[in-house]
Amino acid sequence: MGKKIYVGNMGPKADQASLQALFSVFGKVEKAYIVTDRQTGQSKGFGFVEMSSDAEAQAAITALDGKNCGGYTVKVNEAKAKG
DNA sequence: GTTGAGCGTT
Repeated sequence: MGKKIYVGNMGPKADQASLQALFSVFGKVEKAYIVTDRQTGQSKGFGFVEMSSDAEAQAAITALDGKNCGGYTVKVNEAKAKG
């Protein structure tokens, strides 16, 4: 089963496709979701990714957490909510 | 804006 990942500080440039592309390097991305303000539609700069396996997810977390991506130091961690 | 959203509920 997949594992969910929190991805923060991505900046306004990030979208669902780029998020998925980024994590696809480490495995199959089941879902990628950018959180936006529901009322304004503006990106909150963070989102979630679900990998098809926990091993892939963990590899992605380890590789990407704290990494400068597109000018932003992204924060990547296992998601805690909405499991 | 370090954790999504539905639905208005346990």
